[in-house]
Amino acid sequence: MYALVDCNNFYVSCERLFRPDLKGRPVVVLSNNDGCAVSRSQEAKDLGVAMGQPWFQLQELAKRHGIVAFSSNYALYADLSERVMSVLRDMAPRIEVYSIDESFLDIAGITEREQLGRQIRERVVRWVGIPVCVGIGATKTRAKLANHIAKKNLELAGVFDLEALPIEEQAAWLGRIGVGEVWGVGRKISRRLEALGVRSVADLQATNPETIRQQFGVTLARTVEELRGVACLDMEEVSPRKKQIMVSRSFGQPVRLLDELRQPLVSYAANAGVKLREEGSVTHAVMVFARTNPFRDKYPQYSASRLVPLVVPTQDSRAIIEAAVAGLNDLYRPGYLYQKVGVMLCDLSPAGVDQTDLFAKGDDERSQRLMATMDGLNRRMGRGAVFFAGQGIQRRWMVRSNLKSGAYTTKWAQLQVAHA
DNA sequence: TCTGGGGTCCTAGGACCC
DNA sequence: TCTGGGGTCCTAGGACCC
Repeated sequence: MYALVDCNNFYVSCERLFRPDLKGRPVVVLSNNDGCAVSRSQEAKDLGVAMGQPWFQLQELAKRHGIVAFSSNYALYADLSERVMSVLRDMAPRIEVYSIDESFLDIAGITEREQLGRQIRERVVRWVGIPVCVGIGATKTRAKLANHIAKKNLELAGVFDLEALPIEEQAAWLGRIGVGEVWGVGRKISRRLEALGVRSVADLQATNPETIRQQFGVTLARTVEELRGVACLDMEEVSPRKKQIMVSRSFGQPVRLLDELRQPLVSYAANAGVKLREEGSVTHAVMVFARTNPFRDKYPQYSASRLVPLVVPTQDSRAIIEAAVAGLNDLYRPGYLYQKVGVMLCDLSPAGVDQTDLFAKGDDERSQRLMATMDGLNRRMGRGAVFFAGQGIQRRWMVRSNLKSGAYTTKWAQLQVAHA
């Protein structure tokens, strides 16, 4: 038996925690570059603000209704997420942190399930200040659905146990929910299903998994099994080792010259190195890509990538930067307005157990000490305390982030002040 | 003017081998 | 007219998730 605990409008809830005056008002949090709305308060949803809608399209609506927008403040959200999860950790024997704002709890053997759900809600809102909903089901997929129902039906007060109901009542709920709400059914698949007359969750549950497997593949067949109460997905308490690491950003303004592309690329490559060392992995290959803005289709378009294999697997940022720059030099073509570059570390393996070639040595001790020192300084003194010269000092390509709130919980200087 | 940034898994099809 | 068959490995691309 699983409980899925999901924070309500998580990023917006984080912002409101420090701006209680925004309660009851339409609020959105924007993606990088203040591009799209990625989190919306209920009031903003009610005004018709869609998930992922470009902010520039919302200007009019925002002015008319006084929508308040924030740039993303990931340091704040990550910190509050950690606090929510640590409360949850004390309330169930096993927990899988599934994303920044949701966790699965294994609640096998607990009889007072709904009561536990209510306790979770109360404790998280009291101790951290973030509202959550709890969905309970026999499988992860059913718990997800139960959570969806808890969110959409205010009379349930945020907790819904699908398994506590008799079959006919379950069927009534599932018959009213569109098939696209099922975890693992996206836009494309739901359109294909609807064309076959499978419209509601109940419809999908009633289909033969074998037929689904033939027409849609094993993934959706598993989803149907899960809907029927046959658990195919287990708890993953320890997150599996990453298979790839990507760092990329869109620019605040388009960039034309190779030199200007190189600076952000070096930054991303260095950040990828930090993530790689946090994972305790080494990389065998570096992929670089660059592209123009596909939305500006009146300008010439270009998109290219290069995979640069490394003779010696490494976790040294300098080697990653070198490979990335070599790839960029190779793929760069003049005459385009570039909007984005990125670095991907592919083909990762655990550090220290590598089969290297007889004559090639892995990172030597000096390299490891240098990287550890850099990471340590940046951890203690703040990101960017030390960096590579190639990252540049005047960063014209920096992303836009004009509406960002303070680092209320992670920087002494920006602590919230309470007035007596 | 202005359209996010990560990830995972699965499948199809080509290259290559015997 | 007729042009093997089966296996593996790799890559690209699609679909999904948050």
